[in-house]
Amino acid sequence: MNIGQAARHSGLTAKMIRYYETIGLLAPAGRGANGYRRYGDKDLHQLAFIKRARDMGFSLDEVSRLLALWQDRQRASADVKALAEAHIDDLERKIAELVGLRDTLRELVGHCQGDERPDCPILRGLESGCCAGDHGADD
Amino acid sequence: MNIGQAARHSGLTAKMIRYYETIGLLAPAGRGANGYRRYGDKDLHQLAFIKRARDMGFSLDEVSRLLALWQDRQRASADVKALAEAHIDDLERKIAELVGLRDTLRELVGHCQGDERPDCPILRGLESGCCAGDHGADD
DNA sequence: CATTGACCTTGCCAGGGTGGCAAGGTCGAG
DNA sequence: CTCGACCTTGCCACCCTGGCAAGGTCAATG
Repeated sequence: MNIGQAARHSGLTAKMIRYYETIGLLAPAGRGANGYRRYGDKDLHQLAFIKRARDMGFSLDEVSRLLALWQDRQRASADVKALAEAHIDDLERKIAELVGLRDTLRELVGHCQGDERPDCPILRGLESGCCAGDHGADD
Repeated sequence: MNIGQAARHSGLTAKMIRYYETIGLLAPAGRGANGYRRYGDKDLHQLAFIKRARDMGFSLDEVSRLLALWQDRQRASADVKALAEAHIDDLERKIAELVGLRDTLRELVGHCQGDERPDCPILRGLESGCCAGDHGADD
């Protein structure tokens, strides 16, 4: 199976697969006589794993560690759990940050008439920082 | 006032200010006889505006439009409001996506013993996609 | 057999937004 | 004069993906 088929089966793109290979996330694929990369069932399985891990929001670095654990038959599930929990914490932080931003912005928007006149509390808020208090949203 | 002072006053870095100038977000600053950029009160005001808009999560492109509206005395507040509301929608989408990821992950983590044994529902979930259903979290 | 079109290969450039580092000019104080 | 702090420009890095180019390969047509 060539890279195009592997891509369609896994949901990744050929570009991503090649990239993952160059950065060492994937072991170099076997090559046919023509130089094309060849993928077998085991490879497809791994690509699908990566795709799902990416869809769950894990960074490539985290995916790399997940892959290592996945392939380690001696792994402790606690290690996987720790990785996942750390990621959940990341997500929580980001969510809290975005919610803070949204609420601040909603507050400003709620005070704005939204008509054809130039007066606008949103701009005033950005100007003076009066309404946009500290919600710790400094990335 | 040189760029360093302007940076400290606005909360931006000198690097950012120069970058904003190169991409046209800021008009080229005036220069002293030595070639150093010079910033006045009006410039500081603008830099602070940008800083706050960035802190609110607006992209540089959105900041650019906000700046234009800010400086347009004929603006309609409706335009500002529309921009802000679009940004709120963006935030809502991102929040929903992250919450979906978090919940899926929490579900998996909740089933994982987290001990020294290798058996791990998290990895099984990533392997087969059994627990990570469609929560529309495909960016 | 020749051509076509789909596929593969590698490599480079782009983005957004910031940090880092280099090599040089300039200022003010010791 | 010298030293350190500051300024200047320019390039490279990150993360991850897309796009485009120039070329090789394959299978199926005419």
